[in-house]
Amino acid sequence: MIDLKLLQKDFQSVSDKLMRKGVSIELLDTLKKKNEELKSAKASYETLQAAQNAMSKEFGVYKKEGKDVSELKAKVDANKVKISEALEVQRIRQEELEALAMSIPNIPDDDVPEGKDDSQNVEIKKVLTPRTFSFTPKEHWELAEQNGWIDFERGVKLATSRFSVSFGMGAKLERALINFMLNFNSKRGFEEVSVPSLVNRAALEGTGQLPKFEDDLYKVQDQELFLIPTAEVPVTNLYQDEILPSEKLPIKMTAYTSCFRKEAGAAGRDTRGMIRQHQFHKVELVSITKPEDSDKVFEEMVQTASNLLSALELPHRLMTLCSGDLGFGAAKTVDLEVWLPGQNCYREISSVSNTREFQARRAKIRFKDGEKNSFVHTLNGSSLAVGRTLVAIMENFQNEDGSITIPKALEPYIN
RNA sequence: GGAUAGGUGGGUGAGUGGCCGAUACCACAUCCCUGCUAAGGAUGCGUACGGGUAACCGUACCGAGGGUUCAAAUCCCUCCCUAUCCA
Repeated sequence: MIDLKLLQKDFQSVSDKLMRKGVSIELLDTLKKKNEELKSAKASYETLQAAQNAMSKEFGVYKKEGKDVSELKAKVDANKVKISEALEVQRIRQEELEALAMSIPNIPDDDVPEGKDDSQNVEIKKVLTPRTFSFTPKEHWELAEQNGWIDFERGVKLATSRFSVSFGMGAKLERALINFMLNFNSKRGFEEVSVPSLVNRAALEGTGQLPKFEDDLYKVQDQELFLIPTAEVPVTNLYQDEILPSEKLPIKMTAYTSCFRKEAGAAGRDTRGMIRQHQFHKVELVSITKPEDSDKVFEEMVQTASNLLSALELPHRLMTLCSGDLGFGAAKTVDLEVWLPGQNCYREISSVSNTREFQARRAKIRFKDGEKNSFVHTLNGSSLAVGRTLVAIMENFQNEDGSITIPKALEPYIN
C-alpha cells in the first residue's frame, strides 16, 4: 500500500517514481485530493463527536443531581443529526480512498532500470556454461512422454487443460527436488514452515494479490477462501497484524506448497508441456527484516536460489527486472532464468522480490523500533519452481537415446 | 449440523449502562534499597489517526459488523473464531 503521508509530503518525487511503473499522474493527483478530503471530513466529524461526548458526560451529572435534562437533550439530539451526516461523508470518502490506494502499485527502487517490458530486463551475470550437444536436444514434453514421467492427457481427464500427472521416476524426482530444496534452504538459515493452501481475503490483500488480481485466483464456492497462487501469501501473512520484537528479526522462512493460478490472460502461451500449469509445486523463501537489512537479505535470497541451481548443475542467468516488467508489489526484482536447451532459451525459474514496506503496510506487520513501531520489510522468492526445475533437468541432462541422467545432488534423495 | 461455555491490553484475568481505554497479577523498562545460588519497594508500560515546538489534547478501538440509548466492553441482532459435549 502506498504511503499516503509520503505522497502528501513529496508528491513530485513519488509521482515521478510511480510513473515509471505506468501509473498516471492524474490518478495520483486524485488520490492526494481524496486524502485531503478525508482528513477534513474526519476533523469535522471528530469535533462534533467531542462535543457529543462532553454533553453526554454532563447528562450523567445532571441526572445524578436530579436536574432537568430536557434542554440538554434537545441540544444533544440536534448535534446527533449533524454527527450522522458527518460520519456518512467520512465513510464514503474513506471507502473511495481505500479502493484507490489499494490499486496503486509499489514504488520501484531508484536503481531499477528503465524499460517497458521483459525485453528490457538487464542481465547481471550468467552462471555455468550450457553444455554442447552432439545431437539436437529434445523439448521436455517429448522426453517426459518418452520416459513415461509425465502424462498430460490424464491430467486433463482428471481436471482440465494445464493439469498433468507425474508417474514413476517423474513423481519421484519431484519429491526428491522438494526435499532437496527444503534441506538446502534450511541449512542456510531459512526455517521450514508448513502452511494452509487456502487463505482468506485479508491475507491476499495483505500481500497484494487482492483486490486487483482476483481473476487469476481460484475461489472456493461457499466460502470466502481462495487457493494460494504462491506460498508467499500464507507465509508472509503469518505475522499479519503483529508487532514483532526487533530481536526476532530477520525472520527467514522456507515453505513448500502447491500453487494454483488460473493463468487468465495467458491463453495460447506455453500450452504444451509443464511450463505453465494451473497447479504446480514450488518451494518458496520469505523473509521479514528491519528496513536496513532488507538489501542484504535480498542478496542472500538471490544467492540461495542461484546456488541451488548450481548445485543441480543447471546453467542459468540472473536478470534485474526493468520498471515496466516489475510486479505490482515489488520495489525490486531479480529473476533467475534457467537454460533450456530443447527450447534453446533461458526461462524464468525463480523470481526474488523486495517489497520493502508495501506488503507490511497492507498486512500491518510492524516491529518495535526502539520506542516506535515501524513497518518491516518483506521479501519473497522461489527456490525453486519444482515443475520448471524438472523440465530443466530433463532438457539439460538428456542423452541421445532420450534417457535422462539424474543430477548427482539428487541421488541421495532418489533411493 | 445441534447444544453449551467463551472471545477484554505482551500473557493470565476482573469488569451487567455514565467516574472504564479499562481493576489486579505476571512479564517488561527505569530508579531506590539490600547485598549474592536471594528478596523488597517506587514509577512507567496498548494501537491507529488528527492537532501542538513540547508537556499534552481530541477521536476511534474490549472477536467483526449492525442496532437500542443523551451515553455501550456491559443490552439486542447477525456473522466469525475457540473449547467441550451430542449427531
